[in-house]
Amino acid sequence: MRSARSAVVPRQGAQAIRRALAVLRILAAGREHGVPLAEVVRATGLTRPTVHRIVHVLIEEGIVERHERTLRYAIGNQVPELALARPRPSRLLVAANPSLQRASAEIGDTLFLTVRTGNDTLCVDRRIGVYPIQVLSIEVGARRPLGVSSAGVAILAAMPASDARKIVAANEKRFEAYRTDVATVLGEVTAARRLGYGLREIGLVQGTKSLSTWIKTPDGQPAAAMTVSAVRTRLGPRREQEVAEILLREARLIEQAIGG
Amino acid sequence: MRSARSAVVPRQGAQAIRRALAVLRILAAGREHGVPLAEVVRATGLTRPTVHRIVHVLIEEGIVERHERTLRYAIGNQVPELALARPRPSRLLVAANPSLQRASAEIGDTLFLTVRTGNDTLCVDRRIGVYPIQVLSIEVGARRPLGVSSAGVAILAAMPASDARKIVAANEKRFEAYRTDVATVLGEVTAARRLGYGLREIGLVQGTKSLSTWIKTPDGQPAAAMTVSAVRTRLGPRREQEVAEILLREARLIEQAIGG
DNA sequence: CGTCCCTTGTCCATAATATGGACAAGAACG
DNA sequence: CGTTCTTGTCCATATTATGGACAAGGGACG
Repeated sequence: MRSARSAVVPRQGAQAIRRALAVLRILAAGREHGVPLAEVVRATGLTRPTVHRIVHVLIEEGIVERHERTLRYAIGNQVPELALARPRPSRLLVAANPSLQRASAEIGDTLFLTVRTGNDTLCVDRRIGVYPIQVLSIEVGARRPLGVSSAGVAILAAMPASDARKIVAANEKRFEAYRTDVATVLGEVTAARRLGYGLREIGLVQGTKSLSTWIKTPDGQPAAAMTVSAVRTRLGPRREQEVAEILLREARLIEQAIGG
Repeated sequence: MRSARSAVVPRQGAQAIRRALAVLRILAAGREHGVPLAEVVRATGLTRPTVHRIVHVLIEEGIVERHERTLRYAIGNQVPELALARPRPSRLLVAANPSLQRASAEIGDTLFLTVRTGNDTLCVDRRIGVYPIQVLSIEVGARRPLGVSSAGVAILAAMPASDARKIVAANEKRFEAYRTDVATVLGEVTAARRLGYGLREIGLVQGTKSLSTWIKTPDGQPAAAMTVSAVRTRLGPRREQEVAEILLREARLIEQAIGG
């Protein structure tokens, strides 16, 4: 056996597989409604014949579905079937459950648990609060490029600046669909690093404001974020401070639950 | 645009992707514990360097995980993350729920809902009955080659004989791990076709007996099966008849719920 | 109803990619 | 210390995936 290399060299000989996965991740961001071919081409940077070929092979294999009406492509039902091979719910969900419960009761606004997956954020849990106006636009399964939500900003802020810059650069093509750009995102990340938590004064939904704390695994990498979303008027400076303290406290508890 | 072909020609230009998916399906059958490399090689018929390369690229991409201790490969946590793009629970699960409820209450033994996925059966729901001895060995997520369980036999019996033969032949390499073979399976399928339901006198677990009815989609293809498993002594000829009648009745109701 | 501009789908020569035979090396066993 | 498992790697080669170029459908508009 050869000696191990110190630098991690990506394995050769599987370009097609990597490309197929890149396509799948873009399709996943489209949820049930799916994504038109041209959008997949834009987001992945691949050529259209290549994306077309990949997508249609994945349809034959049942990994991708196509909506008859819209011609959009979406994740197929073999994906959840493969997912059944893993134990559910995940360790993180179990570890975070008590914290979400507590924070939701204390804060009263909508709470999200979001994980990092590659260059995306993915909402994996949501708790509705008791306050009568709730921000419900983000659902479990929502997937967005790292950087466009406060959770993404928080996660980027918690990793080495060079890593964050690489991810933001890789997501550049996808930012325009969310009306943002590399410079804006990097500015928000810097601000979050200073504050200790991620913030979006103007949420993805008009008139909302979001606040996120990062959650790190024992190896120091941010793996998730806990977010509060509320109508802007409910998150003035004083309450922002209170909410941040609760989220920070619970984030540390979740980190301990994962680590122990 | 060219005219559509009458015969469905599998798309060219994606051998690697198809192979990667074949590997993933074998890994899925290994659930949490995973599968050793040599077993993947056997089951897929690919060469070892090829499987090794595919599996390690999938690890880099987060689609596959490796257990440190055993060196076995298993489905990684990005798969459920991709699966979140789809609405849960599935339409079938919703449609079958009342039937499972009713049948479970009437019969009292363990009930399974199993779907066909490619050349496999996959358990997607399980209901524990009230009788004090329950067969619990098959869990949600359990995946086996079509033909080795009574559910698989039922599904094969409900499709055209030529299709069934093709699938059984394709699974040949995987049968020996379940101590069966092509001839035995084809015999059971023929018997099931005559009976109207699938039967295994000797279940995968010693001393158990299973009985399955198929469920067809509106296009006439069997997509799932409903199964009762019990200790053998509880399923004598008279009770077998009773249980079969209940399962057949509920299977037809599920078919209507899907079709309407 | 012709033109523009969007989309998706297909062909095929060619370059690049994935392939697998052969070899290396550890581990368990007697 | 050979035997027989397993996993991991190299690299010349031929098979495979690639993408430029073209085809074709459909909607908006004057």
